[in-house]
Amino acid sequence: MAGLSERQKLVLALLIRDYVDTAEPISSGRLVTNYHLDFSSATVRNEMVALEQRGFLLQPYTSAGRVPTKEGYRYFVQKLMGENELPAPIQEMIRHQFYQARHDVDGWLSLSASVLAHHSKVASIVTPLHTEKARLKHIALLSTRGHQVLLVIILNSGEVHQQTLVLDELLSQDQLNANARQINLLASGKDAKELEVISSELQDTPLEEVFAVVYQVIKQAVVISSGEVYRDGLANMLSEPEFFEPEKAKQTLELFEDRGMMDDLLSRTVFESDVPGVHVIIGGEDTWEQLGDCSLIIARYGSKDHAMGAVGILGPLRMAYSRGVSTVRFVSDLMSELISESMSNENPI
Amino acid sequence: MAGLSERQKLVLALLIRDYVDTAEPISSGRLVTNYHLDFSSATVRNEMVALEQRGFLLQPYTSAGRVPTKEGYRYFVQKLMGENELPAPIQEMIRHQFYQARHDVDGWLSLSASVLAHHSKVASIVTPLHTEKARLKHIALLSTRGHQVLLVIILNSGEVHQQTLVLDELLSQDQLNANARQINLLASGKDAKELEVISSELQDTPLEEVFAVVYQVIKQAVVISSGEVYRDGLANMLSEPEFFEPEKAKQTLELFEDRGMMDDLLSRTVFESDVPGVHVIIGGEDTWEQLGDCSLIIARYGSKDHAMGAVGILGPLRMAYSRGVSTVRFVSDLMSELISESMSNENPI
DNA sequence: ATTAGCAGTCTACTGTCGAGAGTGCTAAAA
DNA sequence: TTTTAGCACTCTCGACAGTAGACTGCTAAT
Repeated sequence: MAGLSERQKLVLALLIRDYVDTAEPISSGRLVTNYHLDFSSATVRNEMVALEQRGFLLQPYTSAGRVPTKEGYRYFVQKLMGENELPAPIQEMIRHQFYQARHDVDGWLSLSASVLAHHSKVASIVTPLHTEKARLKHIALLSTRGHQVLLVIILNSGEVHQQTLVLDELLSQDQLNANARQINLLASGKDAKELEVISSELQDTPLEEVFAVVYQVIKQAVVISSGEVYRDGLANMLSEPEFFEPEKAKQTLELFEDRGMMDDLLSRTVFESDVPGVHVIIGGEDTWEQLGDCSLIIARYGSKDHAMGAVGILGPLRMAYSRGVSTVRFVSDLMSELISESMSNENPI
Repeated sequence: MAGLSERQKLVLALLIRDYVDTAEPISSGRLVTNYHLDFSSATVRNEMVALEQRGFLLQPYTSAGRVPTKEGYRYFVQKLMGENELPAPIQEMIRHQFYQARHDVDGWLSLSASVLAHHSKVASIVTPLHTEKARLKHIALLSTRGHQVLLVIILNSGEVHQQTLVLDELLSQDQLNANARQINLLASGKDAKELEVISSELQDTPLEEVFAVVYQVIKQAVVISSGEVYRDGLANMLSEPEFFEPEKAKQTLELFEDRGMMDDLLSRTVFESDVPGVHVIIGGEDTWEQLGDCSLIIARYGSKDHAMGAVGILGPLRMAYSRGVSTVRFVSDLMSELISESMSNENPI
């Protein structure tokens, strides 16, 4: 099957552009007048028929305007959509917000979610950093209350995990410090496999209980589902006409609330793929059917050597893809930049 | 104005009960047949007129059935609604879930949100513990990466705060330990006011930077908005017919997403009030107008002496109040119980 | 290859009508 | 005085029909 003619591409691109704005089927005449095309509506109609046969357009009913299909959007995103950057003033604005924000990763994450939601007018999702090959940097044991002890685990990547333990024995903070020191001596710099060995060696010693948890957390750190996922802009979605049917709205919200699904989606694209750029997933067919009639634009941030996370937006099929992609790209790049900056001076210890 | 007659109360209660189920205006005849009343529909109509004059009912239009007003719901909740406990098997089920869950406060919080959402079929919200008179227990400084240092602050209540600092100087973990020890010696057991004094005494010493942050966090710990709020069950809401109009749905979602608003609502009821029980806020009038056409059922958990938080559910006016109240009460009591249990053995240090 | 013109098709809107549900009122019954 | 049966009245809702308008698809002319 031959490629599209230039004019067909033009018609498709303009139609999508118009449809994204209006959410209404686009007629041939409308395109001609709106964009001052130098060919007639009849010609546009002919091209539309061709595009319809290729599966890029469809008519809601005979003699209505046309609407893009998922395939149509996919072609548009892959071949037609320009790669314009986010306008400079907006870039500046966002940068400014980031420099004003709290200067740590969690602060940036939540800000990313809010920035993405605000600039793309759809829902956003941001996962925390996670490392593939986690090594223990060190741990701390902090007495909180009674038998409760807070275990803080710091990984080589700078990632922090914490968990409350309830110990059988009542230990003072000094005793805890001593324990922590011992564990650090044994386990600092080790990865999951090495820790497993140590863990088995510690059987039946007083350190066993604490150590088992350290070991669990390191193991879990490989899975993405550690740490809190940030979301924002849910309310934006409900303004879109596609979610006026409560059925659809509910489905989408469930998708968005369900951590497992999102984790799956994200890890299957961003982390398993070797392509570092922005990924656009348009609607669910066989592979992504959970997505239904939603599109996802995601990119990872951080670096493959250290730790990575994902930022993205989730919206209806009828989404401003170009703008979405530039926004996601900009935010993910900015995050990467900030993180690598904050890690640039290595700590000697 | 005299109180309602017994029969009027009965009519109101039955009408609300029926309306909560069906979401449709309730007619006089319907009540008589459904509940086998031993008086006629004409009598019910007469009582309805009286209830309408009291502002407890209204007709969507002439000659339609009646619907409860906000006032009607309020009267129902205050005077009519029985205080039945959650059924024992369900109590057991929930208890079981809690004992299986992760044995720390954060785990319980997120489980509470999910349990509330599931059993009430509306949206739930759970705020973390926070203390009114926070005292510093101790701090720890943990080197994470480069100039980044994780400051962990533990309050007397067992509450944990953490924040990443970027220090000017590059300090080893041993140096950090030394610093932390110094600060602990100075500041352990002190409250916000006392810390302020210490803070000013430390001007121009190397500890100043770290100490300033410790001081800030303690100050913030008084405000509820520290820590992550857990939510769940948003999707439940969209199944309710009142949210089929996208306008309403959007408003409600915005309310739910907006932390500030929720914080305000919660602190103004649960924390400022001396009544420890469950609070039911039905719709927004002057005082709570942000709530609009939603109702909120909340209770605090924890204890006034140590630390408190709030659990609650947010749903449409047409809500199963009795069930909602018992669920919220049970969950908040359970949380209090679990927390006090986990604190019962005081730590000597 | 393009386009003007036109017939044909489909939706969306409007108005009308009747059925049905439920009320309010009145007058009789308890 | 309270309750109730009976009835007229009101209002919604769904069905139906008719119309206007928006687009298309086709055909024949350019």
